[in-house]
Amino acid sequence: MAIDHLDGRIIVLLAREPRIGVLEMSRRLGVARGTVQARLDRLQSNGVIRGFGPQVDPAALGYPVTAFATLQIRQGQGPDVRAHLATVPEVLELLTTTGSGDMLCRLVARSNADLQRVIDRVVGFDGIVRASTAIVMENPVPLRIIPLVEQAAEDSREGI
Amino acid sequence: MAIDHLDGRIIVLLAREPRIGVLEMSRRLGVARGTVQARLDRLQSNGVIRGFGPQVDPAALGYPVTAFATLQIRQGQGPDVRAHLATVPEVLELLTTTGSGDMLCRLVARSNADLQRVIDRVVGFDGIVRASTAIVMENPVPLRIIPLVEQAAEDSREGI
DNA sequence: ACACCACTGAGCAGATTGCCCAGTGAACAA
DNA sequence: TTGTTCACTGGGCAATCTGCTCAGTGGTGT
Repeated sequence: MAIDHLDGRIIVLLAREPRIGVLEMSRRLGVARGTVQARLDRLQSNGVIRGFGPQVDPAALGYPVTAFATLQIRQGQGPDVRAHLATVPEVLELLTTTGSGDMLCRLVARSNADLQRVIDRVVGFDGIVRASTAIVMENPVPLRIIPLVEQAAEDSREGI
Repeated sequence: MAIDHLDGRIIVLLAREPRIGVLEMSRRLGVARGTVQARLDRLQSNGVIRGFGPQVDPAALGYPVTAFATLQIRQGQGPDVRAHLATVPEVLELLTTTGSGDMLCRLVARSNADLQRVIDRVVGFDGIVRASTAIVMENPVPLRIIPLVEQAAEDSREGI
């Protein structure tokens, strides 16, 4: 779906001040409350806004080490490996990518030493042929969405 | 910081039903409203809960293609490359990892063809020596935090 | 001309929030 | 033991917001 400029402003406003209410948003944006309500409902039912879950910082939880593991999977073992990895709490995300049956796995650990334990648990499964791990040092651009939202909002404006 | 079992239940409850209020939470958890308030304030000021921003789905915005680019950076060009990548809306995340001056870059694009444009823009910068890209096919475990929160909550219980 | 759609501005009852207070019980130090 | 600190409880209060409804307006497409 395409979002227009008002949708974009709603999302950006929401991202900057999550605790803001519908009423205050309508005041800031200069539109009626019902309009903001309707836009928000539409954005959510379209799946553009998935939800408003709390953004938890693993580091603050005691898991300051992040790493990415690239896994090579034995033919046909994909589903089993996924099920295995889903049971490991330290696996925050799992993606399958192009290439020779590869998976990319985002991990966290309590320390570099603890990372060894996590990796052992991750790769301690039959279907995994090989694993290579890269430890994250810095995070110059933390996961963000606002620039993309603004881009998408502008795109829908082009044909005006 | 360590979180206890009640903190864990608050976060999980919040993750499952983000629109829930403090009052309703206190009812579900069987504690006083003030307690939930205080816990939430503490979790936020400790940085465990960073915020409640909207979770936007790039695919629903018209960017269904996700890819990871591994970049090799020329010595000393790191800061410039970061600044460059920060200006590209399709760059959702940028991390520096162990290895030979490597960066890992999460990208989205409107299509596989559009991905070429994005990559060209990403690598069209002097400090980048080499780039290799992996396109994401599936996402068996979408970015999650609940299992880790439950783990952390249990860990704090061990010594009881 | 007509129907459709989104937006506006308003009103209403009900629920929630932020804030305050005093009392209780547990942990801890002197 | 006594005293202090701290977190939690349960209550109350005014102000605010929400979900809902309604009629009126303007633009678009048939």
